[in-house]
Amino acid sequence: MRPERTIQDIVQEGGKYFMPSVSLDCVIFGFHENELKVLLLKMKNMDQWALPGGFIYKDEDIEDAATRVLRERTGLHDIFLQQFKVFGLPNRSDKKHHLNIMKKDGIKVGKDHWLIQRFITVGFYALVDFAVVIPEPDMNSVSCEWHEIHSISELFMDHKDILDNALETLRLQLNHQPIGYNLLPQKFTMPELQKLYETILDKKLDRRNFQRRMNGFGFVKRLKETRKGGAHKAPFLYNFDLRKYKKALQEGLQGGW
Amino acid sequence: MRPERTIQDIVQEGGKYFMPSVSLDCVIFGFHENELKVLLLKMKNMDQWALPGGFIYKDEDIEDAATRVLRERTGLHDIFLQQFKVFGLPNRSDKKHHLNIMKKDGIKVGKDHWLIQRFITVGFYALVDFAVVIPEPDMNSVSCEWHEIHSISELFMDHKDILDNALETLRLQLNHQPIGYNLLPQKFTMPELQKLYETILDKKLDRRNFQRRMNGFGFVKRLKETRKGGAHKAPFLYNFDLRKYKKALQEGLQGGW
DNA sequence: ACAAAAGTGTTGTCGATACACCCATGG
DNA sequence: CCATGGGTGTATCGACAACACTTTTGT
Repeated sequence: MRPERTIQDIVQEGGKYFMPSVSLDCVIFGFHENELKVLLLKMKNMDQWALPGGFIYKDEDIEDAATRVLRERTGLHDIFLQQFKVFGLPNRSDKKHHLNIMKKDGIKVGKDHWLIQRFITVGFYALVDFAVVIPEPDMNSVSCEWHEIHSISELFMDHKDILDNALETLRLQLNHQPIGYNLLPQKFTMPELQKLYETILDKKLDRRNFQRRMNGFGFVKRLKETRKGGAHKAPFLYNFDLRKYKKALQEGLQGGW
Repeated sequence: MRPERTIQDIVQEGGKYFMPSVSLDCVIFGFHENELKVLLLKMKNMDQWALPGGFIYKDEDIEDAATRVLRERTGLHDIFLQQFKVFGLPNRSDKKHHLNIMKKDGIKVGKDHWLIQRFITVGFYALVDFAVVIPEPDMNSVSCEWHEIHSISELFMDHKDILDNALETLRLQLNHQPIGYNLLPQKFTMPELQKLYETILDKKLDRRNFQRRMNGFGFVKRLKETRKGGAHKAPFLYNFDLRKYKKALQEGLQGGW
């Protein structure tokens, strides 16, 4: 375990234990009420939202650092995450802005301070079960909330660009990564799975053909229970046969959508 | 243009103008005599081969830095390149080894020297037309040569891992990136294109079905010339209709292989 | 003339699409 | 009881795999 740090400690001493010039940002996807959502932080003293992110300890693997950030924001330990791109434009960070934040927090820093150097950031996307996440803001933010993916228009720095890239990656990897498994609860209904696919692909699919195809793959198992409570006919619940699912993904699910 | 540097200047002064802790490495693919090849550097004072790589100037975009490295090793200006992964294990660089190299070159450095800090590296892959490349070693190497992809067993540091990842990425992106266009000369034959696909996918394809499918896509155009010189029947030459090719790739070429 | 490589054609099968119909449930 | 959503069945079409045959060229 890494020690808890205060914001003052990080600003003043972070240069000693964090890697210089490298950060990471996480696009955390969740699925709830038939909508794809992303976990965002409302920043202190600002009217902007940002992706959860962090720095990397000098002796820490980058993936471990991402896992740590994920754990801190969601409370979850075992999370599916995947690095997808480095964002490294020289002017991507707004140095004036950083200085302002620190001023407001009453922290004075020199021009060669580690936090106002150029930073590149490694983008990760993570897939979580919405229901079990307990969102927790970090030191720089006042709240941590889910946002519907299509209602996000502007974010801190280049974070909107990072988000768009994550979504695009998700789309491309839909046939190669266990996306359904990680975004849905253990038990789910066919219409839910379909909605997930439709949201990610941003297109409508035929209900019956979708079901036939999914069943044809052989990695979903229908249970004897149904999802009660909703109006209309109660749909059956399914779960994934993880063995078969992963095996099928290795080859990539055949055919387009 | 960036200035030419001596190795001494880089070792002693590099910390001033390069980003700390971040490097890049390029997997440069070429296709020749029906074989997929990679451009490697034979390192000075060592029995190992390495991927071409470099550092990033403090005010330089990472993609530009990669382009610069590519230009220096191949002589080419317009190169297709794509970032594919960050390699960031804490122990990936061998500090002792770096110290040794510098010693052999008669350079003394302290323990806090910028070159023996932990480095993460951004992996790029590049696709070039084999015929027009003029391989050029860098300051740390004695030669720069093409190596057949399957005959490479061990490389410097984690470069073999980087190479394997690049190849895997190439495979996954075969239906989404203009891989044929960039690896083949302007004019090429169907059997050549097929061999390229077979090499990347590592499986045999049916000659006739391959041709029908390629023609069906509509982005290859058969010319009236044939490839003379070889034995047996002369195959027709083709070229890409870049407009249609890119359009088709946007959707992704349908169907698996 | 023969071997080897390239061009062209045909057929069967399987999977995706586009439908229509039946069942269950809440208002 | 009816609107709505969910489950199941079927016909059609197209794409791909598997195959055979013809054409060209060098030796």
